[in-house]
Amino acid sequence: MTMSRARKSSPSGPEADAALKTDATTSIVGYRLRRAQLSVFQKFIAVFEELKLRPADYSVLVLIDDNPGRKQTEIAEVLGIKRANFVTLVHGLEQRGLVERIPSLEDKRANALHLTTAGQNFLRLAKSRHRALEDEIVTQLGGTEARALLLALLDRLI
Amino acid sequence: MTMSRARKSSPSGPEADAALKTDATTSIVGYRLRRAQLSVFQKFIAVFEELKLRPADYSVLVLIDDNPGRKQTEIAEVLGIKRANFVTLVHGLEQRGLVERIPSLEDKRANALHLTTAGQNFLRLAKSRHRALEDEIVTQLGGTEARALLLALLDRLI
DNA sequence: TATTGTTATACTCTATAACTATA
DNA sequence: TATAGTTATAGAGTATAACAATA
Repeated sequence: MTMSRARKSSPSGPEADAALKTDATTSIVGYRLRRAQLSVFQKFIAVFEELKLRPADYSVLVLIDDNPGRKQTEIAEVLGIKRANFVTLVHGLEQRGLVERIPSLEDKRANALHLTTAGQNFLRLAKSRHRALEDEIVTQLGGTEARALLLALLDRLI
Repeated sequence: MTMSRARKSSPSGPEADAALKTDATTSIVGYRLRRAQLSVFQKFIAVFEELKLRPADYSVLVLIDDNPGRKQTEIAEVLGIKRANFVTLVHGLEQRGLVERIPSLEDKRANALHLTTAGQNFLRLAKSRHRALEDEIVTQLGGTEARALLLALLDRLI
């Protein structure tokens, strides 16, 4: 099953080196998942770079919009972000005028997160870009059924 | 479509806070891919931690075993690893006695990569662990057809 | 005593530039 | 001039510990 142990360049001329055997590597589910995820993230980053929105920023804005008034800890935990790292992230969004940190009335330790009006408008724009991107992905996958199938399969891995 | 803007803790007692709306977030293909990939990688890391093998280490060993004598640059490129970062990785594997860097006879700049006998034995063990892990994943997914389907769908995203 | 937000810090992964020795 | 390996370095992303204010 192994290839010949020694390998010298072919004497038949300066042709390109033969392709590597990658069968075993590419059969690894985790490896293929990572490659696909990186590919999709790269597209996301390319589409969103003029908005200066990284994937994590976008998911935070979406989540705050759907759940206004929640604490930093709550939003961070749902997204799997450590609260210590979430501080910098939400601070950036606040400095851009997209998010407000309003001291909670019920718990003086906590900040209630809200989108500003500018943040809501910005999110509307970002969502339209995202819709277009998802449409591209659906086309790549071969239709909405394929997308639903993929999401269902991914769900089983979590 | 938005929830009520203001949010105060319910006056009906100290019950747990309501769950967050996560529909929009979880419908993002990239986000779901990332979550699934992280989940699979965490399992991989847990299974392989006693072997002190990270995912990248394992894929490098597999690739060298299938393509003995190749240059560092070739192995690194196939795996999407920068050659500068590959130096540290392969150095670690060499120090553990799993990989040999043999100066190429045809090109004095290059190192031909080979597994040592110890490396081959170690890889055999790692592969058996990996097979067991993949079997778990297949079970999670619901069968080999589901796995093939997932890999086919992931392929379309690259 | 526990939790919220915060700072500081460290570790991994990844990316680029520049060097050397060869080609 | 280009390439292979290397070093140094910088930037993300992520992880933990510890602190002040509050619960």
